[in-house]
Amino acid sequence: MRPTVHDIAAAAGVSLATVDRVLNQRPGVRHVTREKVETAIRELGYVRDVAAANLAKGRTYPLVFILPASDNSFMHGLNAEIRQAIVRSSAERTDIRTIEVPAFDPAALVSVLEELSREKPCGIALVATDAPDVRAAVDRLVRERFPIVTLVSDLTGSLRHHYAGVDNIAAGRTAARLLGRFLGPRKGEIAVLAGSMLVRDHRERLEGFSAVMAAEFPDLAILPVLEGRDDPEVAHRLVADALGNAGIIGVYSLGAGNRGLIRALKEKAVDRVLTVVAHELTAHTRAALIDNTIDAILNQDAGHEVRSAIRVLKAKADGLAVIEAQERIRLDIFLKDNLP
Amino acid sequence: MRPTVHDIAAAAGVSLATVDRVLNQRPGVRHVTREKVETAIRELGYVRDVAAANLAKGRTYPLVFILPASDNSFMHGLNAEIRQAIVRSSAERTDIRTIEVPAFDPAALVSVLEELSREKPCGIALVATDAPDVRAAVDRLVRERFPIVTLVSDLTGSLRHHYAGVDNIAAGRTAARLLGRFLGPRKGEIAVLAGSMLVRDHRERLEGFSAVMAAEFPDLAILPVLEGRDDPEVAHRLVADALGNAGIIGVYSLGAGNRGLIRALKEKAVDRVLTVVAHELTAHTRAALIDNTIDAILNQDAGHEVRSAIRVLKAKADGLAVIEAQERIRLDIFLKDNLP
DNA sequence: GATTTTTTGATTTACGTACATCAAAATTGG
DNA sequence: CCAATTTTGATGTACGTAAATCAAAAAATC
Repeated sequence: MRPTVHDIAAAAGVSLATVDRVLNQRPGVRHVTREKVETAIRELGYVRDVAAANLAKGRTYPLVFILPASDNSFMHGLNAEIRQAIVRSSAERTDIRTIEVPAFDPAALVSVLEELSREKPCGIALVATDAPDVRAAVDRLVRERFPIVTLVSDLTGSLRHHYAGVDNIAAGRTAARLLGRFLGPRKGEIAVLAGSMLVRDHRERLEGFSAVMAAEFPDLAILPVLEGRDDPEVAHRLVADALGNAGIIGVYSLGAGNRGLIRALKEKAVDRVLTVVAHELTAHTRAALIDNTIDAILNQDAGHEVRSAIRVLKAKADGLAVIEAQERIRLDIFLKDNLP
Repeated sequence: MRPTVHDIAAAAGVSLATVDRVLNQRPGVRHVTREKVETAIRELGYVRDVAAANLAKGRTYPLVFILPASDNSFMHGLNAEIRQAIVRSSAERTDIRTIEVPAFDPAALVSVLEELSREKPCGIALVATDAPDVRAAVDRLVRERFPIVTLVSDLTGSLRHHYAGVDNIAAGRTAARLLGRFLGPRKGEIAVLAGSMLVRDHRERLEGFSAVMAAEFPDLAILPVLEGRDDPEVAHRLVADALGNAGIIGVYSLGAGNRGLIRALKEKAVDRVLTVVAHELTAHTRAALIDNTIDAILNQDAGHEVRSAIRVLKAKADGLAVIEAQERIRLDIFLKDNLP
């Protein structure tokens, strides 16, 4: 049986009340006494029974998710997963609220973060916009002891406790190798469709993609990036235009708006063999993978990201360790054969 | 606030004791009264606070993992993950025991299962050997209300509650497509190295692999399967021999013993360009992926499988729902760019 | 050494559930 | 209608922790 507070009290030769004072850092304990208790805790290997403690405290975990107001399938999926988590709230003792902020607007994000500092949630998950102000605001909150995890898009160099998202440089590199290997010895040009080069994850995917292409597939030339702003209509126009170039033999779509991409491919590339790698598994990309319009899909599982963020925030709020391997968000590679 | 037993008692117009009798299916409640209580439970949406209940009961979850005594890196990894889970036992209220049985020995497995029926663990996870006797034994335990999940290797057609492992047919299909696409228009022969065709997962991988190869890559011919018995030495000899055949341009290793495969490749294929897809990420296959001896690794994450099995068994023991998407074990595809 | 202040102990209630006991009420059988 | 039986209620204790109160003891101050 694991030791309880009673065991510590006995071992340290103090009363329950004193143990409680130490455990919950309440004042009125002499230094020597505190040390006696801490020694007993260490020696008996006591760990607080979180379930019992939460029951006694009537504790809930008020969590805030800050999301950009972007209208694309990935963000819709993310929202849906958060709603699922809200459904599970009562069983998990969480109390989840989402805040929408304008996309790509560091100032708006910063002001929300500053408000939260007053509201005192016990954890914050945010889809970070990469800007110095945001980094500063996050660091400030971390110093005020708020658990913070970045979601989907990281804030490198900040003090955030954890990042629940994929390694986008690795994703770009993987896309490059898939395209390069699928194309084999062929020479030609590769079109890259992104949402916006202002978004960190897209920049990183491109960075990884370009690096591997340059180093390992010199016969493939990357064309200037098409910025489709994650909008299917824009993406459609850009890709349709680009496909006028007969030298294009491959496409890497690293952002959203794949509906437009797929439409353009079906209209313009019926007679050509294009190799296409795209991001994010949606109903559209799935269908395109199955009908061979797309050759591979790279995906991050929004459900895993949300559940992981919640687990990590709760653990940090309780000062507990997380299982690192469990919280690593994997880059899923889907071919038509291993679709879920 | 979520409703408590008190709320139900009040709503149903009965006493706490009666609610308790209903909730814990104790005798001595008239049919009409039981229905009143059940209605109140439904209407208030009451769900038992599992944490509080476990605290009151002093409940632990005695779980048994039945593993084959196979000496390969995957099974070692699986064992290590179970040991990790045992370390977390006290926090998770689990009490995990592993039983080793001789590999590929249905009778031994059956006799262990029969013993367990007397021991009354609250859940059983087993790496199934695919045999009618095993299926019958599992079905019997399920009928006796033991939660049972298969791990790594499934027992299709049985009544097991859940399978914590990858879809091996999909894995084989995926391997075929990767090999086929990587090889492009080349014609040639593919060597397949398996552990044993007596193991269901290996059979299924081969089945998926052959299907896709036949249907979509007619220029690639699959050579007769080499059975390396998951032994590096045997694998080494078989592959070294096979590589005498100059027509081989690709290798699919669907079992263990990859250390021998890699050694053979490095000795015999220095002058040739072979495309190789292997299963299971280990220190050896990882190194081989990085130095380009292997082109892609398919993997199942043993840690996820173990944690998932535990979550599912606990949920079944409590009669709770599981989050399906969370418990789906994914086939990881690793290229050298997305290694963890 | 007396007084004030700080530290510690003892005790109680609570969280939501499980489980046991005993008495009271309702139902059933004859 | 009475007795036997079944059903229900009332109540208490327990699980491991949190949090509060008040008294007692110890330490610090003058």
